[in-house]
Amino acid sequence: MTDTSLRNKVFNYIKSQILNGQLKHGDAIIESKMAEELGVSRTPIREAIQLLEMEGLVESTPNKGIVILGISAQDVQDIYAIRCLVEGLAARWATGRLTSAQIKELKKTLDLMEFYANKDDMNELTELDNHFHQLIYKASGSRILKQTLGTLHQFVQLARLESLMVPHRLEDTLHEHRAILSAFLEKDPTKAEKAMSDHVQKASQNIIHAHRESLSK
Amino acid sequence: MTDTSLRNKVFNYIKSQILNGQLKHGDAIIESKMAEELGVSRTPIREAIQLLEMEGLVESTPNKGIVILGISAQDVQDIYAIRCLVEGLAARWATGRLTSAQIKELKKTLDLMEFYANKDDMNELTELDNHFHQLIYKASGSRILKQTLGTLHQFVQLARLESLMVPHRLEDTLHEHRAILSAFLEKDPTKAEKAMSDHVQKASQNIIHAHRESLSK
DNA sequence: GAAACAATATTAGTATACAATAAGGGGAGG
DNA sequence: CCTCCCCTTATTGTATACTAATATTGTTTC
Repeated sequence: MTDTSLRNKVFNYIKSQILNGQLKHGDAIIESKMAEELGVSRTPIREAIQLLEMEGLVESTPNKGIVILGISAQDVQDIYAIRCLVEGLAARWATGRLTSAQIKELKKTLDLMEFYANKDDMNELTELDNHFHQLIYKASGSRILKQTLGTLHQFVQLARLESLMVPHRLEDTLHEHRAILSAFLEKDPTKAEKAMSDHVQKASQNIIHAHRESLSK
Repeated sequence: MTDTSLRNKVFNYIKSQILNGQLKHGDAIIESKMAEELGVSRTPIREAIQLLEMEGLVESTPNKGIVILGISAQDVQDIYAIRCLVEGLAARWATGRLTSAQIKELKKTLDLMEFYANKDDMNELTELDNHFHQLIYKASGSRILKQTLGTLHQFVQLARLESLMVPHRLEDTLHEHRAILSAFLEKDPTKAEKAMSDHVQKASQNIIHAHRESLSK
């Protein structure tokens, strides 16, 4: 986990800047400038940017330059539509495979979320939400599923943060998470799939609402 | 399209070797060896390998080495399960957005597939099958969908090739493709979604069969 | 004054050299 | 004979130097 390579540090640094909105669509990146800025050579910068390009977060045109693409509002909606389907599948597959340790971990995560909900610590909450979903991806037993959903989930982290700030959405989220967990406990894959799918759909609708709100004011 | 950069050439070279089975799970890659082998420096090799790692096709442990992961039989099954859902969505979204030029292109692709079907040119056929699906991804109007499905579709290219060699599967495929196209022509998104989903599911079942066959002989 | 061409500067692509790290083998001590 | 430690080697990580391509700007000519 302590990925000490400069490449990965740079990668994570730029990625979080993009996903948190500090680097916006259209902003240019110049390898040499960024190298100087971060006090490293061009090599790790180059490598990190290539990885970002592979993820579709930046675009590089040969001998011209690198420009930020980021995640558009449309992308967010698309991601939720896909997650609605695929994350349901993940829940279904996870149902029969969850170990008791993993169940425990899920429970613990939910408890912590309730704790931080009272403190209104949004950053910690999105982190825990992340953890909750990642646990299920992993428990699905499919590395493809884990990879696919992992990427998509990361991409909407900013939208999720905004979403959680809508009144009552946090409580709803907690409630929906509990419903998913209880489906797991009952070992009912169909119920788990539906609970997860519903959860994602509601989150999606909430985000659309939140977006409309922010536009109208 | 003629991506002349060495990095991308190396990337495509190694990737096709993995996806076609010439490089198998567990095989080691050594940057310097491969650099010498291909007559280029380590830099483009390194960069290509990092991209492959991002796609999950190889695994690299810092200061130790790089090993091929590839696509397992389980991965193939998982990918088909996901595609069943998501590719249906792509067809649904594409229905209302397909331009007449794109429709024409789809028709042309199907005609060519029938042409090559008579010649039993499997390589050309998988290429055209690829094109058919990619067109729909693009027409969905969602870059996220295009990216997600594009990757998954590429990963199963070997399985698809094997699948098409099963007697009658080729004709079935053509028939299913026609059904998808006719749903597009009728501008019926629900029908298109179902046609696509059915197509992927049948392909999936066929692959499982083919795999069983090859194990039993 | 406008257009075209040439020179320059900016940028990415590639190669090479050097550093750091981890694994394995050999020698010394028990 | 076994074990532990150091040293060597193999491999990746990082920095830098060099090359090629492109865009821009300034100059010249019509």
